[in-house]
Amino acid sequence: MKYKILEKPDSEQAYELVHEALRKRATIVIYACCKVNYEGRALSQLNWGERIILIKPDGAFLIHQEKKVEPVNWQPPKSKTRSYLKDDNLFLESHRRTPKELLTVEIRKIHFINYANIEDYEELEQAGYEKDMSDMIMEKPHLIEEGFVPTTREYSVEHGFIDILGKDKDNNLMVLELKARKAGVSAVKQLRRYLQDLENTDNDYLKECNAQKKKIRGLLVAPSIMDDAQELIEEEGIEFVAVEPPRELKRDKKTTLDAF
Amino acid sequence: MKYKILEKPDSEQAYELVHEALRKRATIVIYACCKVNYEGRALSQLNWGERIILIKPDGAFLIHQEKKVEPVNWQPPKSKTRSYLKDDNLFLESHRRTPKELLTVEIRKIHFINYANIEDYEELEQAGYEKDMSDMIMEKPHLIEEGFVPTTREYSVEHGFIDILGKDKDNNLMVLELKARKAGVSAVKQLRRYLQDLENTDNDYLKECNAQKKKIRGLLVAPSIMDDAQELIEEEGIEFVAVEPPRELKRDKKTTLDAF
DNA sequence: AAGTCCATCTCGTAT
DNA sequence: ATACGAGGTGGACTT
Repeated sequence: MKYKILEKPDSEQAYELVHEALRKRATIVIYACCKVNYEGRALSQLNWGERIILIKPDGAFLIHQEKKVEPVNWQPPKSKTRSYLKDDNLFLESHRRTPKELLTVEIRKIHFINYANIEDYEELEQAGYEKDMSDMIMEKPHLIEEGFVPTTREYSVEHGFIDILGKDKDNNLMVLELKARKAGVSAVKQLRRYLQDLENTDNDYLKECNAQKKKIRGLLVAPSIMDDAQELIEEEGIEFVAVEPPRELKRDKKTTLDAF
Repeated sequence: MKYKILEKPDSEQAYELVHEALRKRATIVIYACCKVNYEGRALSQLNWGERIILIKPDGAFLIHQEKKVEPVNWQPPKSKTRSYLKDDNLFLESHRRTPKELLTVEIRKIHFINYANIEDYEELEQAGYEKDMSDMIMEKPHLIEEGFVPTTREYSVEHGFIDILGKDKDNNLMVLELKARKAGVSAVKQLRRYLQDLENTDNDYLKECNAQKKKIRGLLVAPSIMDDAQELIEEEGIEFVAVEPPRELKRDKKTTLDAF
């Protein structure tokens, strides 16, 4: 594993190290006083101050101030980094083609530069999202109600996609809008638009409903609902079904399954 | 300026340094092999691997893998960080109250730990956003067309806010939807909803239009428009006006003004 | 504290 | 390459 760190290097030493690191596709950490210019989708400049610079082997380039989660300036993965010396200062440039974006960092006083070929072969395992909810409901439709049979996922309508379409035990059409977190008014409006879309557009579901004189039921499925959204669904004749998103990590699930 | 760096410390040395850094409200950078658990709005776990950990004095806590702009795990500003030793490993915990979220990092092999009181008194100066466009149009309404008079900004309707309301030279009502980047179908749909909202709701603008037999004109204002959005606009009788977002930094603007 | 909307959103995914 | 939607969106602002 290649790993180097330099404290208080001069510009030339720093340049050499950065050059070496970029060639080796290493991850670079720099703590230094710098000045930043960005031009691309927007335009920005940041005057002299100390920041932490992170350059990743995938081309991602981050500049962090001592506040906030978000970097003050950045470039996305696949950007090309180059370094050069000018006026005895180290410059770093990160360039992106489409859209055309250029980040330029002038570096004055360097506290340290580190580079390393990071060894990390793990990916984040996560749960608790809308997709997990959707998977769970497709697997266990009785969570919605007895007799519910889901038929279609991501059904395209004018204003978006209906998360799950299905039928109840009486063959009424059910339109499910899923939210992994507390549902607000916007979720109800979204569902209402989808219902309008279904009713206003020519489609097989609508034809079948009309032919069989069945209803179209709108269901908002979420762990909980805000008060104003609750009021709105009552006005709109939409139903609310409380369902918690699954909080089971894939790894745990696999272990559970392996147990059988 | 306080600044310390330790290479390959053992767990106890690392614990001491982190403790000191947290007490001094310093910014901490750690490059180490770690394992991460998160529970809160969602749930995640990340197995052993090398990462870069950043802890900021405002409480922000970031864990970066060697890919992507976004941290693999994080906590927002105002989170509380604490550290402890267990089974001869260093643990870092970052805790948030509302919503309740806990990030736990177990650290095994540390390549280096650095802390420093970062000196940075500059804020990012930027331009090229929707708000800048809005400001510019309020100042120079002729950019939209001769005789345009803007009256209201951020006018609230059912599905959101109309960016700018105004009148043309013939006293027709104008509804402007601004986009700082290339406008897509979603922008047209948004504007269409706002127009419907205006027409379906009881409001003074509508009354005046009806009384004076004036039209309501919908205008999408953006630097450019996508092909499918252009088609939709023509169907809907909405107009498109090409306006570039201003690309002038406040600092530059001041200088320009000072020149007079 | 909670809601709303913009963002150099980023990131995945389907087209 | 482009389009579209989700996100532990973050962050600024309003209520």
